Amino acid sequence: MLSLNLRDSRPIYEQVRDGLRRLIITGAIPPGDKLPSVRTLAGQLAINPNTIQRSYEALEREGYAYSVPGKGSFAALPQDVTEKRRRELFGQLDAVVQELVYLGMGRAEIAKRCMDEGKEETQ
Amino acid sequence: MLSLNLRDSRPIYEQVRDGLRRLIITGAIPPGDKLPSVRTLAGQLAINPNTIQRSYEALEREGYAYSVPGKGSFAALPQDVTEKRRRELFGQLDAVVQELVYLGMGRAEIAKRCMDEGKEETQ
DNA sequence: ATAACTGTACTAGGACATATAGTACAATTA
DNA sequence: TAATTGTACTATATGTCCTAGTACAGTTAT
Repeated sequence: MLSLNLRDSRPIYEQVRDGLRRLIITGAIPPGDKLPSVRTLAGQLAINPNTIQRSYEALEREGYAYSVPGKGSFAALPQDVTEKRRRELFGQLDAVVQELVYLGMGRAEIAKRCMDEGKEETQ
Repeated sequence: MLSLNLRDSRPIYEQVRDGLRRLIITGAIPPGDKLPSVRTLAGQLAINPNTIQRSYEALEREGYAYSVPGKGSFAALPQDVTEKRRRELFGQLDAVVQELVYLGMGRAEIAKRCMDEGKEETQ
């Protein structure tokens, strides 16, 4: 499921956060489902529980998860995702498109890729 | 031109790197033009020259700039940008689109935004 | 030729983020 | 009751980031 690169420059808690977010948006973890407990996931990844907790706090700030003391942490509904997160995504999209255009890719090609994504994974 | 947030969590050398890359892809710094010298830019931004050098090294690894000892650093041609950088952009594009779709945005809307970008900047 | 610039490469040190280890407590579940 | 859950601390080690200073070779301007 989750893969870690301990020699990667990115902090572990960010890798875990992004990995869990990806599991959610791909449907691997449906909304409402329980996420692994802090200690369980820490054991599986062989890292400290505090690091996992930090990842969960970050996911909660984005609106992708919510935690209940004594019960566990769960995947939230797409509607609960923060507006701040959406603005971040739009900003990232614009920046990436602008750079791809500078590199010579046509806007039509980029738009086509946005439509066809999921059909063909290659290239 | 370049703006820095010293209280931002992102390292200064990354902010400078991204800022210069943006100046290049927006055409503010045309290909072949000279970038500010390490010491000059460091003086303008009131930071250490070593930090600027680190930003230039990063830009050079991406293919956005090249440096000549004694002469200076210059903006490269779009053709010289690394294939690695292009793959990074495609990966970022796919991830952003996938997340936006999960949040309920239609692929057609996303594609339209890719096409119209630059016309309307608002929202 | 001299002086001033350029990129580049070091050393050293401080400040800060990251990750670990350990402990503890209240709420929930078996 | 016992085990699990999220959460909150303290303390420590490590690495990154940034600064400061110095130095050297190549280029440019005077």
